[in-house]
Amino acid sequence: MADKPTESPRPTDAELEILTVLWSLGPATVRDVHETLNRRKTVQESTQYTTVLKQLQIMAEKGLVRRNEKQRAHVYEARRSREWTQKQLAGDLLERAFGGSARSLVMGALSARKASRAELAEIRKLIDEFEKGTK
Amino acid sequence: MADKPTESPRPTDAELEILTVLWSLGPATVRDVHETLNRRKTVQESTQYTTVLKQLQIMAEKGLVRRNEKQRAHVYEARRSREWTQKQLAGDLLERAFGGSARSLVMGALSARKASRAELAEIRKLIDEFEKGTK
DNA sequence: CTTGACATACGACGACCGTCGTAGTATCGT
DNA sequence: ACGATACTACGACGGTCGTCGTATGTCAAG
Repeated sequence: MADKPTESPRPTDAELEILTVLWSLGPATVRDVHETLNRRKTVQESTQYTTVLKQLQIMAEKGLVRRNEKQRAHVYEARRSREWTQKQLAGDLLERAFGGSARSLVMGALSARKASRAELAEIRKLIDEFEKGTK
Repeated sequence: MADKPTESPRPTDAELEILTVLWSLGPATVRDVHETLNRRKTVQESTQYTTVLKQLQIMAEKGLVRRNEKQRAHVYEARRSREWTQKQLAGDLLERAFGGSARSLVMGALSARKASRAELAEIRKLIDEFEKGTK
């Protein structure tokens, strides 16, 4: 009873990559994840089946994914939604690298990747939404 | 001649913490960094002098900091500016966790930390600036 | 009943991370 | 001149990360 079941550690790089696959596939077997993962990569950086398996086993221990063993091929599912995790990661980076300044983070994001005009418009809309919430 | 001197690897958590100190202090000795670092921490998580020293030595090897050995107490300085590094980190997270969608990252940042009304206004201003650049 | 295809489990390994202790060396104050 | 003080260098250690090979189990087709 050390850690609450509500906590999830920050996923590592490789773990995040797997989570991304799970978010887009929904509940999936190791095989599914492995194939999808390697389809997104060059031959050089492709990973072995057992590597993905081990990774998912560890992620289950950490509570990053849930495992359903009803089938012979176990079915894995991300425990936290993409949005929830994104919020964690953004908040984490915000504190660690931007001194909590949301303005700086937005600045960094925009300068890192020239957003299109349409995207800027969407973001502005987003801010309007938030301002309502802060009223 | 393997890696260009212009490249800097993504700093680890501890390294980023040290960089934060260097950015606020400017060029500084190990002692300066160590003291500033521990003043920001509880007693529990305070670090030893030699830990900071070793850390800085490694960071120098990696090219994250520059070292001036003219004085007996070497003077360290961040090789990349705070803004440059923030841009890298934001861009990195943007790709790894947000599929390159700046909109999603802004969403994450804002929902992670309720920004004040004033902050929202500043961010909106920032977006206006950027829109000009995209014209 | 055997064999091949397909699963999971798990140990091991090299790399890195953060941490510290210890040794060695220069400098200063008295 | 010499002991205390202030530095740097460096090896080592326990932990995590990502990777894989191998052992083992299950099941269906022939």
